[in-house]
Amino acid sequence: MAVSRRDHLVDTALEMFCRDGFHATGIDKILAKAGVAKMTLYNHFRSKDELILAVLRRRDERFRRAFARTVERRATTPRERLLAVFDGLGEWFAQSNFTGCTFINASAEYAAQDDPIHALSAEHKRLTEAYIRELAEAAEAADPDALARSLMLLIEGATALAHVTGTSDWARHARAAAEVLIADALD
Amino acid sequence: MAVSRRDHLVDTALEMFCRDGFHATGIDKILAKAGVAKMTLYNHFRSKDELILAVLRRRDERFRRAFARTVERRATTPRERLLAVFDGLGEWFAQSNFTGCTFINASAEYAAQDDPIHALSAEHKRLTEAYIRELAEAAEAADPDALARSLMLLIEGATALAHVTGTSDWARHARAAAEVLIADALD
DNA sequence: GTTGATACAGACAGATCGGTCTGTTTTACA
DNA sequence: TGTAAAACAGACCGATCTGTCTGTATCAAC
Repeated sequence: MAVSRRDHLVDTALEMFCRDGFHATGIDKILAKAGVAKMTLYNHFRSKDELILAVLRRRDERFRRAFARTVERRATTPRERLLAVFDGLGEWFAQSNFTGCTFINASAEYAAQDDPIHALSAEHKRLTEAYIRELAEAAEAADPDALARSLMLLIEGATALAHVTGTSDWARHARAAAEVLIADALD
Repeated sequence: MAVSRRDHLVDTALEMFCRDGFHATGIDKILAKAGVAKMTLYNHFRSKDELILAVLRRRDERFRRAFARTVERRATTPRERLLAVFDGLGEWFAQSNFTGCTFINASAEYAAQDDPIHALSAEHKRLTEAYIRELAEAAEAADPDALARSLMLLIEGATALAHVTGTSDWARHARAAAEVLIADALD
């Protein structure tokens, strides 16, 4: 068994939840696609919500790792890396299976702030912001917190607009705005 | 009858869809809350999706009208109006029933670009951007299209982050970034 | 007062939902 | 090779889903 049944289930669910949404994706469909028995799912997870949480945790780990890798491969100087963030976004948006930010989507379906799914989505944003802040600190911004917040606004705005309007151009627009904000914060 | 059954139905559905999401809100619950018979709904709308489209059209009209009113009441000079956008966002985010942008949420649940619900959401963003562009033109920006796109990124980013993270502070952060971008675009 | 449109209540259909349970087969390991 | 855990298939549960249909009540216009 190359990959455990649990991992296989999470991967299958991840793909389907991202493509079709959480409520619209039934347990039975996931099981059929994964080729897994129902009791196997409920042996590993107490409920559908627990499966969703496992999916989001995996998505968070993979996304942030891939994000950091892309940024660090594309550029070396701290300032270039802050801009490389937006080149990475452009590639992401252009992928045929791009369906926006999974965590923004999850918060849309689980709107209550105290819902564990919503709370996990908020945590993902905090961690993403923390990474941007590291880049801002490395670039020796006068106020790295403020710069990180500004860039987060551009990142999330570009992601939301790319999904809703269906064009990846928002990554370039965000990059242009980021240049102005970075220049203001560093010079 | 103060308000037509159809309007009453749309208003009730609007509230419930925004609070609980589209898939999670069943037809029967809407009917029970509105006190309307099932056949009355299906007399006015061919399907749930048609009701959702009617809800989104109403939301779009009301939102953009209220948005413009708020901006134009808060400030008079074109430049001040561009900034007043973010003060208006702050008030919106702080409302107890704030659940993010209904159109971003709708696109999350109806992810296919050619879905009429998704297409209507995209249209809402185009119309919002057009309004911001009018403000940018009035402020005599050198490139009003570019300024409008930059401010749209901040607006949508702030809205998404305010909903996911549950804090209205993002309106202030976006305003601060907007000041830099506006200064760069006008001076 | 009759007529026609509209809305009412609520049964009904067929599908699907999340979740439980049983009994069998496969798998991994000692 | 024997054993115990894990995964299998699939029936089953009650609830809910969207959408249809019937028959009655309300109401305004003529």
